[in-house]
Amino acid sequence: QSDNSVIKIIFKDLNFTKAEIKIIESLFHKINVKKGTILLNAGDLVDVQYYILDGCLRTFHMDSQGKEHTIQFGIKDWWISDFTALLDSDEAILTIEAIQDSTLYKISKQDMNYLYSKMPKIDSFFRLKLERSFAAFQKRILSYLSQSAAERYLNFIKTYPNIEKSVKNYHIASYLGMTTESLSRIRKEL
Amino acid sequence: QSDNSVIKIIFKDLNFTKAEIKIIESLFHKINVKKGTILLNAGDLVDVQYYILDGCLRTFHMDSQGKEHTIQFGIKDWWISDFTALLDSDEAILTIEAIQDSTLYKISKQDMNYLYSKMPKIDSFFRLKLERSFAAFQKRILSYLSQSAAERYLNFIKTYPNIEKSVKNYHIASYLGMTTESLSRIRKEL
DNA sequence: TACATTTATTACCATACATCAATTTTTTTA
DNA sequence: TAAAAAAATTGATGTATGGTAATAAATGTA
Repeated sequence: QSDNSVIKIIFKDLNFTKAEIKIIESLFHKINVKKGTILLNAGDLVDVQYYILDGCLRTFHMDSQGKEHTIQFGIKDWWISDFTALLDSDEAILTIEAIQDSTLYKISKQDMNYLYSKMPKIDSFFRLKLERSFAAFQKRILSYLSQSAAERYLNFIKTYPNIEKSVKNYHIASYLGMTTESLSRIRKEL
Repeated sequence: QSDNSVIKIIFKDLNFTKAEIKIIESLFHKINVKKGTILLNAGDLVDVQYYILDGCLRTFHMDSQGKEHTIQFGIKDWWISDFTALLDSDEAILTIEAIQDSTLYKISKQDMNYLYSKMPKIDSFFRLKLERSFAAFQKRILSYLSQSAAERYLNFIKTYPNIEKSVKNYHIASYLGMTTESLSRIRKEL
């Protein structure tokens, strides 16, 4: 009914006291964004991260030649930000773009740190999430090191069937490290 | 004097009670390994992680064509394991190899979980470490997506000058996703 | 629905890097 | 220190994927 339920979605499997729920509720802010919205521009200072309640977003880096490289997609139940810049309270090198209408919960770094300090179970919750990310990153790196463009694509659609449906082919190509033309040729073969 | 000092090295900036130190000491086991030692073979069940007190190691994956892909190097003050397999208590797909004589502290997954449950500050400590890993992985992925082989090499020797000194060129090549011949040609140009 | 814009496809040619094979250099070991 | 083994280099050639440009298809919008 209230945002109470949202907290149970975000922090699945954690149990909070009523007082804790009240604190958490006060620190997360719900926002709706339209497809195409840029939530963060490269060069901006990064102070927040987003929990994705629904929708689809991506982060990408634009290199010196103007080419976009998709670093991360985010769908329901994922978190998104320029985490590297956030960690160092630095300027973003990534752009965050909504590629579908999305509903997000936003929390500032400062508020997040407050939660960590008050509720060790949240610390533990994110440690586990980060361990999963670590594993996913490692698999992705191995994919770049050992697979052909076609193999990477097949691996992607197998691993992230839900993402494939929501994003453009050129987003996928820029995530997999190939041109949109190459991806098109690969798809033709299948 | 005692291992007490080692715990202060491993968990820098954390303060422990005497009782806590005693517990931690009892769960970490010091081992010395010679250059060339394989600490873990692909296919083995993974149950431990290692803190590197001194030396140099790497993890690599051997693909179906027999090619090695270096996933991680580890030097002083890093942790090493097949973390993906460790997380899922699964068979390793990585091999851990000492590329220099090394001194390690070994801890089992079970004991690590015990520490997490008893000492939330250790949870927090690893969350922060994982956040750093997250940032490093992201940079590495961006490097594969946007840089040429020569750029990746220059970036590597700038970022990890200490590692470059301890490892073979073909280790670096397999980390950067190029052949040892290509790396040799790149080095010739400089 | 029709028009405009964005996205995807296709063909042709270019290139960065891989592969193969021989040789040299460095490191290890007896 | 000499022999053996491992690692690095070099040259010739191959190939997967990139770049360019034109067209087609899909999507958004008036």
